Amino acid sequence: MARAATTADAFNAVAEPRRRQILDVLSGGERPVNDLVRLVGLAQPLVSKHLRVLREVGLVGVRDEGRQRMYSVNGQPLKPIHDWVKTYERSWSRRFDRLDVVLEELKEVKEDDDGEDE
Amino acid sequence: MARAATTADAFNAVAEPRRRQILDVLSGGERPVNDLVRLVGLAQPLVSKHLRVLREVGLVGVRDEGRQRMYSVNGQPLKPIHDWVKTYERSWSRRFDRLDVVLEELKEVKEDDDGEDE
DNA sequence: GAATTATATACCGATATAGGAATATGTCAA
DNA sequence: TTGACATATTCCTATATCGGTATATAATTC
Repeated sequence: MARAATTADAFNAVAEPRRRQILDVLSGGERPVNDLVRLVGLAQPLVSKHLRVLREVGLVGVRDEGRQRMYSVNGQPLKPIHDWVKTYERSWSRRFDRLDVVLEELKEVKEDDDGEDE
Repeated sequence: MARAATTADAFNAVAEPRRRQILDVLSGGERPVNDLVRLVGLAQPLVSKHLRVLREVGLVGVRDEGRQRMYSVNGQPLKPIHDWVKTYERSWSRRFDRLDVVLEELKEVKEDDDGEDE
């Protein structure tokens, strides 16, 4: 065995800076590939390949529009990352200094997020 | 050029499942290497190598204690990941359905996190 | 000092990339 | 149909791993 496949999950897909850059551009709205090529400053085949990886983990969607393919973001697969990282928030956030605030947050999360998804 | 170096940043360091596992164990408190070997079920040299990567991005710290080396977690380098992922929270959180809640959150963040770090 | 324990490093093999160049596929227009 | 444009795929090379085995370093005990 060797290195784990990058296309395996969102963690790996997003570890590549160019792919984060692509997502950042797309977060401003749907874009055809050529826009990304121009905005990210990467060769067209490379952009297509990165988009393939992002598609495979569900981070982007495509829609055919004439001879263009419109790509859009879907952040849902990022939720596991968010959830995992959040458990370490204590390490950097001053918010966790006071217990009462922590409890306040927990209550709030329960109210707003209950039955969120999955 | 080939694949980006894993040791480059927290994004890559954390893309490896075994390393997340190690961090998760350490989040329960300081541990010597052998504990990790046992708990993660990985060969000792592999654990040491993963720890090296984690050390290089600042995600763990070490403390010498006799002939053991006590490792501990430092989540600070995860903050950039948290911040980046958070901008996509809209995609999965029902919390963003109502504008008033969004504004409430923004206000709250400003109060609690102001002048956090860096 | 020798044996033991704890950890780190070096070397190896297999593999999965990232980027580049060339080419294939697909759509529209004249 | 031919040509132009948009995008995807294939083939290639270099490299950075991950896991494994063997070994080196370091501290403790006898």
